Amino acid sequence: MTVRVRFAPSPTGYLHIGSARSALFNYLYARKMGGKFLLRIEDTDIARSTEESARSILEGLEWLGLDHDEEIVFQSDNADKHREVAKRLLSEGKAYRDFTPKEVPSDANIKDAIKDRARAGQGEKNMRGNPYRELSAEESDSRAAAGEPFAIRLKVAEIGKTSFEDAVYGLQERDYAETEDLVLLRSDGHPLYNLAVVCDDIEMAITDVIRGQDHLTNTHKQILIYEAMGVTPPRFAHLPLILAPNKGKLSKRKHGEIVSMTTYRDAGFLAPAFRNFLALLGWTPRTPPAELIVGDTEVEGVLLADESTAREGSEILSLDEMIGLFALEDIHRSNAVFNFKENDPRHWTDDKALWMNAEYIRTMPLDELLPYVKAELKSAKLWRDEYDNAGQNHLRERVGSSLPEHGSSEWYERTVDLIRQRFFTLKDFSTQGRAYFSEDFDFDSAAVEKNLKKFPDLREWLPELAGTFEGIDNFTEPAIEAVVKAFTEEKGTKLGVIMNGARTLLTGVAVGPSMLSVFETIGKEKSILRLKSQIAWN
RNA sequence: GGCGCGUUCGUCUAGUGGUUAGGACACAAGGUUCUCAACCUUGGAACAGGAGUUCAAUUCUCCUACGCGCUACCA
Repeated sequence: MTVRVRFAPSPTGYLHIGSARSALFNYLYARKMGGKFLLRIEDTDIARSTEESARSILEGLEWLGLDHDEEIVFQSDNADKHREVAKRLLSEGKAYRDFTPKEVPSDANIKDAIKDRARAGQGEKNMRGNPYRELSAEESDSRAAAGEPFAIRLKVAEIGKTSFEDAVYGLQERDYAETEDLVLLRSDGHPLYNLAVVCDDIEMAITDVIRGQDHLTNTHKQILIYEAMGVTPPRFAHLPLILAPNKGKLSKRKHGEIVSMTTYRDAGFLAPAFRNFLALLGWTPRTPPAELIVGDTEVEGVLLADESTAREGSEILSLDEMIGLFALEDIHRSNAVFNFKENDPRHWTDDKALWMNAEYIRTMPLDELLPYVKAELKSAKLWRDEYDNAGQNHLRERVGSSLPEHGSSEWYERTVDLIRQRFFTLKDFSTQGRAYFSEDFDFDSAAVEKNLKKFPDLREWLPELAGTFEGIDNFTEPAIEAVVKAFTEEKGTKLGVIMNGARTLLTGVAVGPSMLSVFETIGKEKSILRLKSQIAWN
């Protein structure tokens, strides 16, 4: 039987980081098994569901590259079927009508209400104590016919237990005595979550349910429903939760945007990088490609395999690699902390995610990065159509020292390649790297202080250096280097003073690539202009 | 309260009845005859506690503590 899994979010907010990981694991499993990855929007809570959040969830999934198969199922479309099932179970005597008047939920603090009630009924609560459980069919029917409102509850057997083999947590058992006669259908005819999920999973022919560990107890309830319906339950795999730094729940209310997938997209994360990070939160591939180690070869004494092949242990995994390595058995059982520091711009989200994003930016094939940078520059209004090489088909790796024309597509690609080395997010291309694409950039005051004002002579020297640049015909690194070195000697100062001063004037910031390549990249004309400019000094 | 699940460096984690308990991120130090958040090198940093089994326990068993989840006519 081919594997069919589903991701089933309820549209009550944006895509939560934990949900995103559930989706990812479902996706990986489906692709690994050659199965289908389906999507179902659980919008049965009319009060809280919004179309907007459904859209935002879809957007998040799309951003992560988790494309689904088949049509999206909207749970609310199936409400009639759910009701029918409830009625069928009722007629088969597997469920019963509960005429207890509906309690008005003190919706302010429903969680507290639950806790209070639980504490109050401290002793052993009788889950089979519902007075309507054993009501005769005749009386039940006539009261219903008389128009008395009722909920439909599943009639859980007195003795026994539910059990299932969880792919992650192993054998799970729960005594019936721990499970209430759960409500299937509300007194207003509204089907409830557990019923809806079971019906839809059956309808969609789901073979494996992969979801958060917070559903562990629901699973027992759902198995009861499967059994009542006479359907074999699917396999289950529960995932550990993702926690906040204080090991508490990672909630949108408390932690805000940090838990939303759109935050990462908007902050300049690369989807492949974030996906990679997410996958490793709660999963480790079993022994990464060790077989890649070739040549066990001798060379007497030296038994080390060739280091260059020792890719083993790398945490950078492409989607295909993840799919290839994925196995439910390798998912962890303990929760993982998503680490971040509020109010710390350098550690605003998990350090490892940030590092991974930087790693992707500087190591991924340039061709793959370019479109992302283009989008970023566009949204920052820094994009110029000349950067696009679409259809031009020029030689990227041009031999020789002749420089691409400033502003050309070739120049653009070289520039991106140069500056990406120390960027963390796509945003950096339009902020830190702004000076490469625009004349309108800011000067970092700390950089000005440290590299310019500390050496007042630079106010004269740098424009003077600009003058010497005029004489360079072939404005390339070797030529520039010779000129700058000579200039430095003439002034009897250190190279660093000149270079860092120039860096500040040319780029506005204190960090960046080698200054020679910066000169070359910015180009002769602009370099001269910027060196002569006095605005940074004020 | 009940039921369930969990516990290896700050974080993500590897691992085994006998290991110098490994890696990654972060952090620190040094290097890189121009900076740096990049790169290179080095360093500090963990088996929650207690009993038991065993020649030997981080690993197996039990207990405790702590954390998390669920406990709704929400999903």
